[in-house]
Amino acid sequence: MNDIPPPEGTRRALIEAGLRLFGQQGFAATSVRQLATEAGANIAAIAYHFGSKDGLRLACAGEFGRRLGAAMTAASGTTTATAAEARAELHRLVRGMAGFLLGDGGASEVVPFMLRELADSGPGIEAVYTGFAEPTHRRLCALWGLAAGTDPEDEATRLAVFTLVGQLMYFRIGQPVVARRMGWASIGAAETGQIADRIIRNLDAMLDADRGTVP
Amino acid sequence: MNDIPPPEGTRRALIEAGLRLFGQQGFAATSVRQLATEAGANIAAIAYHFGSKDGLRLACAGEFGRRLGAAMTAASGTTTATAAEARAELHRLVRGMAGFLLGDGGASEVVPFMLRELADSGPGIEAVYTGFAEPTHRRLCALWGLAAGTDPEDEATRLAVFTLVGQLMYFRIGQPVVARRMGWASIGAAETGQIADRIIRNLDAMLDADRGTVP
DNA sequence: GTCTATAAACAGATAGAC
DNA sequence: GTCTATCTGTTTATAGAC
Repeated sequence: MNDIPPPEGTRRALIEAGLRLFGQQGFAATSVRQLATEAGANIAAIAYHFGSKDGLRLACAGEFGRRLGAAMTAASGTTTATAAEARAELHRLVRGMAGFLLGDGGASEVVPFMLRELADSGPGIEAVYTGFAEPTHRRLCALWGLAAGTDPEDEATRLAVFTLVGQLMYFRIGQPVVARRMGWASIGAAETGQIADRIIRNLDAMLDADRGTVP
Repeated sequence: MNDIPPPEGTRRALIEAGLRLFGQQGFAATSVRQLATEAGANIAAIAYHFGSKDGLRLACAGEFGRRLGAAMTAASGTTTATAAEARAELHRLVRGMAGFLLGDGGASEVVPFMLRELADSGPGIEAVYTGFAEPTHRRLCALWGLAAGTDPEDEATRLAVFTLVGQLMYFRIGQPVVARRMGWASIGAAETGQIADRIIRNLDAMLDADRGTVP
């Protein structure tokens, strides 16, 4: 199942440094010296292992895809047949995605990297789409269709799911704005729970409204 | 009323180039030579007019604030007293913000600059918050409170409004993902209308759900 | 594989003529 | 205010010893 083995040693340390620094500062603002220092490696190691700084970026994108795949597999849900089951699974997924996007554990460290690649239309954008955005969205569409009684791949359903995803994503991107306006020092576990609760509440309202119009 | 006069000549051209290039590529990825070329100015003009590249960034943030203020004044809404009026005004605002964030006219050219400053925690973040995020959010909270019968500055209301704003913002940030999954070549006027329609539909469902719980 | 030393290009900032 | 020319530091990439 695990086709690509995780990198090791200096190679791994450099990729880790890349994911962190590229995510925090952006690609252009990060120098190879800084990357080497962060990884505890020599400056020449980047050229040796990846050919160039761009090569490291590509390797980071690959590792990012690997971790997303692992996270997606770990979050593989239960089978659902009824509308009630689908709704419950949607609740579970919203909570899981809130933890992934806003939490600080495991794979979520790569979220800033993902957002930078998205903004830059970098080489990681393909991994973001095929490894995360598309499968997640497709899965949510299937559940939405089951829960609301609509066609899962209908344009309206796909659009509705994006409005759901958007609610989650914004709390990561607009984090400084949200924290300031809410009077929060930061968005920790308690705040993440509050956010998830509210989005689940919205989700239920949206599903009920859809169900009402499509009998 | 207009305290700060708009800049002119070379100064203005450089700020315009900064807003465009900083927004498209990011601050670090943009060189002063590129800025000068884009503005049709000399390389030394940046140091002369703004002291440094950072000075230009600051001036861009200022100009950004000016335009946001103008856009906010232009969008100053009608007075609302009843729940129905507040809801109608919310509909109007969602449509207006969708045009501002997703459209290509006027002030919306500065949206990429805003998002970069947000990601970098740059000097423009203060203008983003006090000039756009905070007043917009406060206004939406007031209307939400009126429409749903809740306390406008209650924590729940503020959080709910962020979930509304997030739906809009995501279609800008995740534009490449959305367009690809929806099968759209780009997000034009027709698509923007569709998006606004869906978010307004969600808004109504959310307001009705809130109204149900707080009699 | 890892290191030092260095090359070659580029960055931002400045001096001084006009 | 605008220009050319240049200074100084940093960037990425490379050559070659170990």
